[in-house]
Amino acid sequence: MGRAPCCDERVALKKGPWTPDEDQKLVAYIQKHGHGSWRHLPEKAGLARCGKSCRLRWTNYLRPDIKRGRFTNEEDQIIIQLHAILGNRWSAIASHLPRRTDNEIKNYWNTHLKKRLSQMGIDPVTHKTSSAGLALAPAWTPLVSTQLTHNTQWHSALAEAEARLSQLSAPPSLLSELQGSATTVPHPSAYFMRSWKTKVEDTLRPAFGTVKLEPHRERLNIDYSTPAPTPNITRLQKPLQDWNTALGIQTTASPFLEKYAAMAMKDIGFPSQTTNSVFQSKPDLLSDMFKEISERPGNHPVFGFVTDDQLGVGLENHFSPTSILQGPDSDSCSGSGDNSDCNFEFLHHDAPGSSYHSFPLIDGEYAAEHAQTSASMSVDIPESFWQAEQHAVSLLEDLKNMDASEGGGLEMIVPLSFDVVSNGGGFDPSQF
DNA sequence: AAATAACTCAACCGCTGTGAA
DNA sequence: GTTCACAGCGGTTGAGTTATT
Repeated sequence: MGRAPCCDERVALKKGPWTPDEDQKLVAYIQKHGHGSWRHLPEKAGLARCGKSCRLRWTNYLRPDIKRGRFTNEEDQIIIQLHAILGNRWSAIASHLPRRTDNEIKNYWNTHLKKRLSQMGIDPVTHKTSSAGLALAPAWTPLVSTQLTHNTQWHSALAEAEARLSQLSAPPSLLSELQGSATTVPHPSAYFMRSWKTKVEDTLRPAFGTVKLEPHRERLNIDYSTPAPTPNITRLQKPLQDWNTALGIQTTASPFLEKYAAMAMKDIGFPSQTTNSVFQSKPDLLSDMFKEISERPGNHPVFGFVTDDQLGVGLENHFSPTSILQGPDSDSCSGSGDNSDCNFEFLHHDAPGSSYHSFPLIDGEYAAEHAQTSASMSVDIPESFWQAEQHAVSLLEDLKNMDASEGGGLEMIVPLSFDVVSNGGGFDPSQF
């Protein structure tokens, strides 16, 4: 039995782009009568269109609850992760992105995300980093790699179940479900967090008051309206497109990440946090500025996060084992939609008592612009701070050693992108 | 300024699943 | 059990737009 044509081919029906008048007719009819039978709708609505065409126009474009416009970082992440789990099941993916249509997501994937992954050396089908890839390894890559592929069916079932639930009400996050499903996997990030809570917080408390690590996503909601005492915070700006070349970004291939990323992600509140890539800078390509940082005692390479909707061009919140104690009010380039205003801060760690710097960036024009102000924005950091920081470093060393047998390395701390937030919303060196 | 290439995304095509008759 | 209409889905197209030469 052949399939019957969806529309009567004897009648000349219009195809192609819809006119405003047609849109108006369709909207008016549906608002008044509902769509009912799509097959019969065109005639009733006075449209020389196939019912199927009307349905598509309505569901993909005219429906009042459709969100249009640029996809957010968070949406990007969700799409990529769900695609890794669900494949090209666009409607299932769309069910987790409120007000986005499957068609829009499909288009966005095909025109943006797929390309972006390829450019980063990641197979957009398998979501695995290709052997030749020397580009950024996104933080969402691990989530979809080894651990998840072992549980694909389970995850897929979860996703489907939740997709169904989402038809009825606002669902809990699929990803939180996924993460929850992996709780049997032990992971060093938990160890780190425990260590932080029991040791580092106490150490810092006398100097900072209550100091806690904030998941990255929460920082976005932190109220910085209380101005921090000046001149302790330096906010520098950088044309972000220079960062990749300046830093010589290289892939961080980490067995640890492969194994534990999903759990680590849970710690930082994934998927709401916007950090989505991690890299390890290649020391011999670093600028002098970053060499200084990476060659400091402990010899820790510089780690950082890349974020934003133009993956790979934004740099956010560098951190290394010693820079995790970055002062509060460190800035973010996420959420603004304008990456050109990404700010950047770093703790300098040459010696106890040294200064808190925001480093001028590599761009010559920029450096010149800020050469005068940067000198005046240093503040003295007392010994106690560096002691606390050293304490944190030692904990991280423990962490590193603990996982050496599992093929891990210092990369393991990568998902732990936290900020130190002290009471009052400001980093006040006078409190020392 | 013009030609061309690249990109975007609305719309279409054809298939599958579902449920009613 | 079969037929059929219909909704929904994913793949693909191509007109329009934007970027590049």
